[in-house]
Amino acid sequence: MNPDEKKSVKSILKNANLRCTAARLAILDVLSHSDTALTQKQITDSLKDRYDKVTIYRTLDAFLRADIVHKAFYQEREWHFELADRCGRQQCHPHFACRLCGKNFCFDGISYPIIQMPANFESLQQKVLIEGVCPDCKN
Amino acid sequence: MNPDEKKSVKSILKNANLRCTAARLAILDVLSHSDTALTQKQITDSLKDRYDKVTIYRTLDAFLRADIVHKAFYQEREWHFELADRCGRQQCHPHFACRLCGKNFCFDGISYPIIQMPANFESLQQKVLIEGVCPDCKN
DNA sequence: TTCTACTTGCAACTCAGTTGCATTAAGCTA
DNA sequence: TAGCTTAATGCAACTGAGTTGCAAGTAGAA
Repeated sequence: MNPDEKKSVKSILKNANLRCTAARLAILDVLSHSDTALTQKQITDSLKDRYDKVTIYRTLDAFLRADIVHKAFYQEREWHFELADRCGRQQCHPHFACRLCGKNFCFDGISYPIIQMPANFESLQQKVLIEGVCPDCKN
Repeated sequence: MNPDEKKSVKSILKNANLRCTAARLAILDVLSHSDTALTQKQITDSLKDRYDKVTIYRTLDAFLRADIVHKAFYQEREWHFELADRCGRQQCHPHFACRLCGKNFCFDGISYPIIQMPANFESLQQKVLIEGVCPDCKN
C-alpha cells in the first residue's frame, strides 16, 4: 500500500468508528486490489495466514455493518465479499459465476434498470447473479 | 392432491426419467402449493417429518438436475428452492427478502430486461435478489 | 411374481461460519 | 510517554446446513 492509499484507507476506518489495526488495513488492501469478490479463504490465503479466520470473519462483519463491504453473492457454500464502493447504494453491479469452473467476474460496466417495488415494499439493495459459462470454459 | 394434479405431476417425473415415489410426489405437492421458495427445513416441516432430511436433499438434487426445481436464493445460511416452471429459462422473477423479519416473497409479476453479456460470456440463468423491508415490518 | 436398479433411512461426517474467553494493543488522557 | 480503558485478536470448541456410505426397501419392467 502506498502512503496515499494508506491515508485514505485510514480515513475510511476512522469515519466508521473502527480502530485502525494491521488486520483491517491488510484486508482492505486485499479487497481493493482484487477485481473479483473474495471469500474468507481467499483473503486468508492472500494474507499468507497472518490472521486467524475468526479475525477475518469478524473484520468482514464490522465492515458489513459499517457499509464498507457487502456480500456480493453466495456460491459453492461460501460468501464472496467485495468493497461496497464498487456499487451504487440501491443496486450492485451484476456478478457472473461460471457453472463449469466456478470462477466469477464483476460486470462493473453493465447497468440495469432499478426494479420498481410493489406497494409498501422498500428496496434497500438489489443484486443480480448471472450463472453461465465463462470465456475460458467455452473452448 | 386432486387426481388431475397427480396425473400431471407423475408425467413431470416420467419425462425426467425419475421414479414416481411417495416422497417425490409429496415434495412436488408442497412446492407447487407454496407461493414462496422453500428451504429443506420448511419442506420437512410441511411433510410433518415423514421423510428424512437426506431424502429431501437428494430429491431436490434430482429435481435440480432435471430442471424441475431451481435454487431461488440463499438467505440466512439456507438455500430456498422453488419450481422451475415459475420462471423463464433465461431469467428468474425477482425475489425479495426482508432484512428485518427474514420473510421472503416472489415477485412473479415483475419483469426486468435480460442483461446482455460481454463478448464470449454465455448466460444460462439470471437471478435478482432484492433486500429490503417488507410491508409488515414497515410499521 | 421375480428381478434389478433406483430410492430411502440411518449414522456418521464435512466444513463454512460462530461463540466464549483470555490476551493483546489502539488510541485517548493527563 | 506512561497509564488506562475498551475494542480487537487468537485459540479452542462449537453449530448446523448440507453430504456421504451403506444396508434395506421398493418402483416398475419382464
